[in-house]
Formats: sequence, C-alpha cells, structure tokens
Amino acid sequence: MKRERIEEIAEILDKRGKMTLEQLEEVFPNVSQMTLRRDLFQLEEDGRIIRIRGGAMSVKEVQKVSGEEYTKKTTINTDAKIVIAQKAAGLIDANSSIFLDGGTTAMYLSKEMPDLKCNIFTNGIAVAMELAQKKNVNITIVGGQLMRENLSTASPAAREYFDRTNFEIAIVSATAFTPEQGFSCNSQIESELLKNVFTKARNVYMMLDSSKIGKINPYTFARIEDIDVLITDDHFPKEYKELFESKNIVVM
Amino acid sequence: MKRERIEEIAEILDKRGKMTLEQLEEVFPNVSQMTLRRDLFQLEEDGRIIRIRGGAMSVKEVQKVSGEEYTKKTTINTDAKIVIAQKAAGLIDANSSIFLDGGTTAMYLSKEMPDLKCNIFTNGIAVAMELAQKKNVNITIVGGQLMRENLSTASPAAREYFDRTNFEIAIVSATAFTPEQGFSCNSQIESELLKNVFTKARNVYMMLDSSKIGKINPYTFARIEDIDVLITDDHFPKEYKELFESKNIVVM
DNA sequence: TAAAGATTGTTAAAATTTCACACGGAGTAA
DNA sequence: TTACTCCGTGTGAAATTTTAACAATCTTTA
Repeated sequence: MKRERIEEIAEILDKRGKMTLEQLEEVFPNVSQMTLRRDLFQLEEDGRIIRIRGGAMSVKEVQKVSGEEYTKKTTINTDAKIVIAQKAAGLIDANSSIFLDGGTTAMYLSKEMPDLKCNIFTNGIAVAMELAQKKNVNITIVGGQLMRENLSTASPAAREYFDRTNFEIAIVSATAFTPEQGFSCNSQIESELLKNVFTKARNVYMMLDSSKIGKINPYTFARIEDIDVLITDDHFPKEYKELFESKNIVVM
Repeated sequence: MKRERIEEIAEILDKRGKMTLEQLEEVFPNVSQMTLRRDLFQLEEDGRIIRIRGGAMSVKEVQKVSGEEYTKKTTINTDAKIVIAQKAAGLIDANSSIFLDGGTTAMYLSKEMPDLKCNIFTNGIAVAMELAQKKNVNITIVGGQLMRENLSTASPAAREYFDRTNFEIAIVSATAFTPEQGFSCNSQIESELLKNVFTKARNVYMMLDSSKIGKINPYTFARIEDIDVLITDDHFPKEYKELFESKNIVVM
C-alpha cells in the first residue's frame, strides 16, 4: 500500500520531472497531503527525488541519479568544521598515503579535498562514501565492527591490518580535549585503533574545533606531544595556542 | 557587485553541494536575506542551482553524487528486487550470523529485514549504512579496497579475515547467470571474496532477479550446485526453476 | 545635476512545512 | 477473545520560509 504508492509517485515524478503537491493530491485523492509529504520525504531520503518548495522534482530530471545526504547532526559548529577541513585539504598532495578517521570533520575534509591521485585509508564508511565521488582517490576501508553513533568501524584485528599497511600522515579529530587528559573519544576500540594508527604514521595532524576544548571523554588516545600539527578554527584560545607551540607543535 | 556575489554563491554551492539561507547569510553578512534570495532565484533561472526549502543546492551535486553507476542500478528492476528482498527478509532469524554482499538487492534486503538481534557481515558500505538504522543488528564490515562502481570492498586479506569469522548463512546476489557459466560478477577480487564466503557459510542463498538470466559477466564465483536456495521474482522462467530443483535447490 | 533605471532593504501577508498528538487496523502473545 | 504494540495515517496549530509591494539607495547617462 505505502510501498506501491511511493513507487508510483517516483515513477510519475521521473516521467514528468517535477510536480507540485497540489498535482500529487489530484493523482492520489484518497490520501491526505501529509501522507504524500511523508512519501516525498522518504523518496528524498532514498535519493530518488529532491523536494522543492511546493512539491518535488525527480533527480533524474536534473541529469542523472543522485542520492545520499548526510545526517542531521550537520548543524553543530558546521562553519568551524568547514574552515578546519579547508585548511586540512591543503595538506593533501598527489601520491600521498593518508589515514583519515571517520568523524564529521573528516567528512567535510572529504568534500573539500582536491581530487588527486592518492591513497586514503579510513575507518569511517560515511567518509568512504563521500570519497567515492572523487575519481582519482584510492580508498581503503579498515574493517571491523560498525559503531552506529559515528558510522565508524573498529576492531582489535585492525592492528594486524595496519602491520601490512603504510601511510605517511594521519589526519584525525578528537571529540574532547583538555591539556591534562589530552585528546579523548567515546569508544575504547576506536581509541585503540587510533593509537595503532599513530605508530604507523610519520606525521599526525589533529583537527580540533574549539568547541571541543575543556571537554573530557572516557578514552584518551593521544597526548599533546603525540601530534605534529593542530588544525583548528579562529576561536581557538591564545593560551592553548601558546601551550601547543611551546611543545613545538604547529598550530594552523 | 551583484554579478560577483552571484558568481561566488554559485562557486560555494558547487563546492559544498547544499547550503541553507542562514549559512549564506553568514558568508555574506553585508547584504540582506532578500538580496540573497534574489540571487538564488537568478541562479535557478540560469539552471545552475535548485532552490530547496531553506536554501539551495548545486545542480552539479545532484549530477555527480553517489557515483552515477551505483544509483543508476538501484532504479533497474526495482520491483523485482523488493519482492526478492522481502522473501529473503523472512529468512533472517534472531541470533543468526549472516553474510550479506554489497549489491543493490542486499540494499533492499537491509531496508526490509526485521530489526532483530543478529550479526551481519557485509562488504558493502551502502548496505552497512542502511543496516545502521536498525537498533539491534550487529554489523561487521569486511575491510579492503573500495570499488566505486558498487561501493563494495574487497581485498585479498579478506581471506584471513574470514578465518576468524563464522556465519551460518550467506545471502548474496549475482549480476549475471547462465546454466553453463553459473553465477558471475564484474570484479575478480569480489569473486574471490565470495568464494571464500561460500567455504565458511553453512547455507548459501542466492538472490537473482530474472533480468540477470542469460547474461554473462567475466568472473564466475559459483555454480548451480554451490548454492542451497535461490530467491527470485515471479518472472523466473519455469525451465530454470525445474533445472534448479532437479539439483535439489530450493527455489523461492 | 537631474532623471531613469537598477539594486537593495524592510515589512507584512501568504504559502508551505513541520510538529505533536490521536485514531484505527494488522499482527502478536497471553 | 482481549489486551497490547507497531505502523501508517489524518488533523490542526505552530513555526518557518517565501512572496510581494513599496521605499530607499546607488549608478549611469544625458
């Protein structure tokens, strides 16, 4: 019932390209507007249509298919993250090998980075999907159990995996930082994974937006000394900047 | 002034894909919302963007996202695939361990399956993301290099990975089938991976929509005898059904 | 410099979407 | 059967976004 209706809507939309809700109501007189809205919403989630004011249009109409959107968490400190991602994007050179974590900042980095021939390792599947849009990037995913909260994988087996893998730089982010506790995150296996990453990477770049400062999460995976470069936004406090620089860490 | 601003908006939008008016206001703090609206309106007339509720999205975004090939596939034979997925969904019991491939049929299966406490292994990241919406499913991703065309991973290392992993049933699909060549796919590493899966799985369920019949792809990964159950749609030819049943394979 | 046209800002009204809650049917277990 | 849950659905008010109209400002050119 629902399924069929949605399918039919998609078909009509693919055919006509674009329709208003009013028109849809004429086609489906026996359901309420709200139901049609919800159908459109679902179709949008599936990437088959784009909802526009007053109705929807087929994705095909715009040329070929598309889909996939990021989740709703994209509102938290978005701007800071984009700024950071842009800075980090400048660090990616052709032919380099890079580890990227699965966080939302890495997600933005994936969008912002140039489409260069390079190798990227990641444990974030959303990140991987985003990267898949680049034509030249070679993507490798670290396997393991999937954590729902952040769409990242982690597994004890990752260690052996890294034994066979080389990368020059690691670009990661933390969900919390204090000078005393260092960089921390919410998952123990993830923190273990990151520790492994650090032993393999020649240079560690930490992306940290200023909202993370002063927060503490259960699992510390790096101390200040463990990183080489800190990438942050414009609201990063001076005292902290000096703290990092006093330990010879570049703050950008 | 106006021209440049519009140009800049288009650029940013092409880059970020999507933006709200609010975000645009932050980027252009010295013009009013109405002006930005008018700019978007003009860009829409030029066919460069699509205005959506609350903002706009780049036309390029819609064209490129999700690597054309993949989503294109998702629209072919949708109905058959959903039917198949629903049948397969009935096979999933609580506490079972299941391998699922990364194909589009598996994608539908992920949508259709009940939210039971079970373990699912997959090499498809789109499948994994879909599954992540279930509360109770424990998801494990097989790591390796990501193939753009189907958003699946595969790697020679997967073999060792499977050595430490157990699952009762494997539910996979093929992109081509003939009685002579058996089930085949487009990627050699993927075919290797599936062969490994078959050695571990106690039961193999093959999902095959009837449009795949008579097609041949480069890499055969299973013969008729290798599977236990064939899940297909209503258009599956009788001769084929009898062929399978003559070899003691259940056709459903 | 004046006048016309383009661009922008401001406000209220109109249109659309979202949200929250309620209802009824299908399925399930006691 | 009865009670209970889950899912799809309907409803109306609230919130948000868009439109439209007009005033203010800036540009250009005669």
